Amino acid sequence: MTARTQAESPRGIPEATVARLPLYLRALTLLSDEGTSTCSSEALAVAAGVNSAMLRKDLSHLGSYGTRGVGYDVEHLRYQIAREIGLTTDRNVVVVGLGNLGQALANYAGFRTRGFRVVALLDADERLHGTVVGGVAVRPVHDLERVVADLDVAIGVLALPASAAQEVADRLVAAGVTAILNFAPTVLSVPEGVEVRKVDLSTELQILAFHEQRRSPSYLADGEPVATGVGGREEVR
Amino acid sequence: MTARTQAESPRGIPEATVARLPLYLRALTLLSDEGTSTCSSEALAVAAGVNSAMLRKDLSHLGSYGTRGVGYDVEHLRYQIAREIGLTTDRNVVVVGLGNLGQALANYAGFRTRGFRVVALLDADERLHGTVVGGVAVRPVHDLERVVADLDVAIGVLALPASAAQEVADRLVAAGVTAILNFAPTVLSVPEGVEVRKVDLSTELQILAFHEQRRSPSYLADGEPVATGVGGREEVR
DNA sequence: TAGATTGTTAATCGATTAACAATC
DNA sequence: TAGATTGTTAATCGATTAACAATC
Repeated sequence: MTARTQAESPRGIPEATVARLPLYLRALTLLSDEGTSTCSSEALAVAAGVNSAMLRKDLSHLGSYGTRGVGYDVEHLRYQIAREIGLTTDRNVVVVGLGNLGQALANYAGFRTRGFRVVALLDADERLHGTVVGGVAVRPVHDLERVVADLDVAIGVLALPASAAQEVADRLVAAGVTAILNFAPTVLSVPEGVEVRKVDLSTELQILAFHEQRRSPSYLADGEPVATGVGGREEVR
Repeated sequence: MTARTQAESPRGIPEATVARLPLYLRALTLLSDEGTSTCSSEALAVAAGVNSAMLRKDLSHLGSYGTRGVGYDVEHLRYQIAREIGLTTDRNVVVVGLGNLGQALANYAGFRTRGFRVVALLDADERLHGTVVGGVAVRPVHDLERVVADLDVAIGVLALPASAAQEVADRLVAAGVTAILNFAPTVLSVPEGVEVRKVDLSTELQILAFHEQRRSPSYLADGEPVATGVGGREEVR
């Protein structure tokens, strides 16, 4: 019986490390494009915008892919990280909700080049049905279960009003999807084992507002200016 | 001389707490709309999707706004959090880059209802100049400095290709902007005192891919399927 | 007063960083 | 061999959680 302190399963990679692997991948791609074949942890750390000690620590969770005194082979490390993330196989994505944001996502070229295929678009508004966005026809949300099964969808992207998000998430989960990217400004509850990432645009602006406030001149001069309508309701559309 | 352990200035609120304040604000708005006038930390925590101990700890950084044995007054707490974040005053936002994502952001209703006014849109493509998106006319990026000064812009949103992001960020900073929301998939370097938040769509999908991979059947069966073109270059457009 | 719930303390946990022995 | 740089250990730091005294 070995005591295991960390939340590390056999293949346990800390969550914070996982979140940085894509940054390293991008930095390596950049270096590769520049024709760099070898790089030190220091150089890669700068390119990724992190501390080199952290980078080495992160990479140590994947294995020993560097050479002491030399550094890392750019192509090799890039492949190893891509494999670790699971990008050596393409993944199929369904986007639900084709308002402004959903359309932008459906058109986003960055997904394709990274191994994500938007294979289906769903929207509740029947006026959109049949229209083509980014080369894919919009279908009724009613088709969700069929689409997930037939097109082998691995990831669901929710770009719809907060009021509809939970129901669609439930259906995605029931259909077997275990990864959801949620742009709707609402808390989703999903069963254990389903991974949800949240992108919340107003939250980001609010965090910026907080910091911005702390350095504007008027902040020092106290003041609790009155205002209402703050924190209003919202949709992602 | 008092030793100060935490990275807490007089008004020091931990970064993790700041990032959750917008969630609490939203949850309170929801409760308020339902007609709830008082709530416990437990109820609010559930609505915000966090642990109630963490919620109370977070709120304790702002002050003592609850009543033991009773809970929190929804409206009062909502106001206090809004004030803390700095939402009692509207903030002006410029969006740079009006590709699909930029247009979606310019149209995003959630900003308005939260005290953010998109007052200017800039794009390098002159075919877009003069077109109106979300009620605001697109202007040349050349106007950046004038726009920031004349329209009192507090926050810059970058929705442009990675290759252009650093240059525009530099100009925003030089013009006095201290808060940037960056959708371009690149590391921005900015001087001390400037706050950058990053939203990276492919990174989010990659993190999901990692987790999704760990529970798909084929993962157990080893396998290092070969593939290339992974981690490619990208634009936000 | 008895029950409820906050605000805070202390314990735990995880993530970051510095430092350095291992080794190319 | 001397210089460079990794991978790892140990120290630090910050964030989360449990527990409970304070108090409505």
